[in-house]
Amino acid sequence: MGIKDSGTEARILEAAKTVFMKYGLYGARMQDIADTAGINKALLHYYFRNKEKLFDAVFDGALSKYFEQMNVFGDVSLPLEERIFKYIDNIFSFLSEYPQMAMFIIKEISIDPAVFKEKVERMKTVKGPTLISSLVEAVTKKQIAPIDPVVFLMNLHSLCIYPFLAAPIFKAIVAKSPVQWEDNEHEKMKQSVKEFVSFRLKNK
Amino acid sequence: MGIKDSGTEARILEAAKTVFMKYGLYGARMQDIADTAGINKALLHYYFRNKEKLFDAVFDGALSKYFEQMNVFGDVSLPLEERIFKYIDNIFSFLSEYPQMAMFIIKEISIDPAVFKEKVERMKTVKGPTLISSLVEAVTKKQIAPIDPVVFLMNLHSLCIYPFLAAPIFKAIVAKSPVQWEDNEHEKMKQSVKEFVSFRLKNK
DNA sequence: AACCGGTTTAACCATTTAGTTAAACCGCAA
DNA sequence: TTGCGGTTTAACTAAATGGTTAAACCGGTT
Repeated sequence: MGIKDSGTEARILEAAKTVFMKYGLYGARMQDIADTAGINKALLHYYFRNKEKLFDAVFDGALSKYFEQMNVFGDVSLPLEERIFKYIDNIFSFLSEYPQMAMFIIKEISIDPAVFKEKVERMKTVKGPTLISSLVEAVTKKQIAPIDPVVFLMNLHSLCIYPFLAAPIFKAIVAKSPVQWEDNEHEKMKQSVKEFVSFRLKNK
Repeated sequence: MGIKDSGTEARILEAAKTVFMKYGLYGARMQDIADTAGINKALLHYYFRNKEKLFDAVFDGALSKYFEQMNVFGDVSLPLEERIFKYIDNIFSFLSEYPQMAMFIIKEISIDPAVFKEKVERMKTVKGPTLISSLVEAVTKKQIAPIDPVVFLMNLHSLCIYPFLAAPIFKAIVAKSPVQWEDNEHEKMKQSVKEFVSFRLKNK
C-alpha cells in the first residue's frame, strides 16, 4: 500500500460538492464534476461506484458538518441563553464559510424528506440535552418565559439561516433602494438574532 | 380561430411547475412533464418551443405571483405597522397555498442571481412607496425606533418564509422530541412574527 | 528485470434526452 | 364535400449521459 496518494478522492469530493450544490443530484453532470476536479470521468466510478453514492458521500458530509454546530447544547455548565448565543455564533461562522450549505441541505431534503429522516437517525451526534429538551425544562422550571419551544426553535433558525439563503436576492433588491447593503450586514443580523432571543426568553 | 381550446397550455404549465419545482431546470425531464400533463412530449415544444422557454414561463409566473403580495405597501392610508401586518397575513396565506413556491424561487435564483436581477427589472409591480422607503421615512420622522431597514427587512422575511422552507425538516426533528408539531403551528408562528415586528418598531 | 496492486486514461456502450417531423385528427367555413 | 389552420401523435434524430473496459502508468518489492 505504499502507492502514492495524490488526493484524488478529496478533490473529487470537493468538485462534487460544488456541482451538486449548484445543480442537485439530477441536474449535476458527472462530466462536469470530472472537469471541475481535473480528472478523467472513469475515476468517479473507480472511487465512488456511481452517481448516487458520490452524492450521498457529499450530502452526508454536509449534514454531519451542520449537526456539529448543535454540540454546543451538550455543555450543561453554561446557562441556556449563553449556549444559544454560542450556537448563533457557530451557525453564523459556519454559514459564512459555507454559504451554499444551507441551500444545499434544504433543497435536497425538499425533494425527498424521508431520506432526511433516515439520515438523521443514522447520524445522532448530539449527546446529552438537546435545545428542545433544554427549552422544555427551562419553561417548566419557570426560568424563561412560557414560550412554545417549536415556534421558538423555528424562529431562531429562521433568523440565523434565511439571511444566507436570501442574501443574493436581498443584495439585488437593496441595490435599487435608498439604503445600502453594508459589509457588516450579517454581523448586525447576528446581533439582531441575539436581541430577539433575549426578548423572547425574558420572563415578564 | 373557432378551434377547440382544451386547456392544454394551462395543463402544461401546471405540470411543468410541479416538475421544475421538484427537480429544477436541469434535473427536470421533458418526458416527465408530458407524462404529468397527460400529453405527447412534442406538444411541449409546439406550445413553448424549448425547455428553457417553458421554464421561464413557469418561473416568471411564480415570481409575479410573489411580487403581488408586496402591493399591500402601496396603500398609504394605513399606518405602517398595519400594512406590515397585512403583508405578513398575505405571505402566510400565499405560502400555505403554494408551499413549494418559496423554495423554487430561492433555489433557482441561487443558481444564477443575475437572471433574477433582470427579471425584477422587467417586473416592477409595486407602485408608490416600497416597504424600504416607508421604513426609512418612518425612522426619519421618529415614528418608529431607529432600526436598520435592511436588517429589519431580512428579519421580517426570515420569520415569514423560512418556516415554509424548513417545515419538512422540523417535522422530522420534532417527531423525535418531547414536544409536538401542532396543527396551528404556522398560525402561532405568524403571531410570533407580528409580536416581533411590534417589539422591533416600538420606540423606547 | 519481473511482478504486483493501486491509479489513471482513451475509447467505448447502451440508454436517455431534448428537439424535430410528417401526417393524422378535428371543428369550422364555404 | 373540400379546404383550412390549429392541435395532436408516433416515430425519429443527434447529442448527451452514466457507466464500463482494456490497457498503460507508477512506485514499491523481490
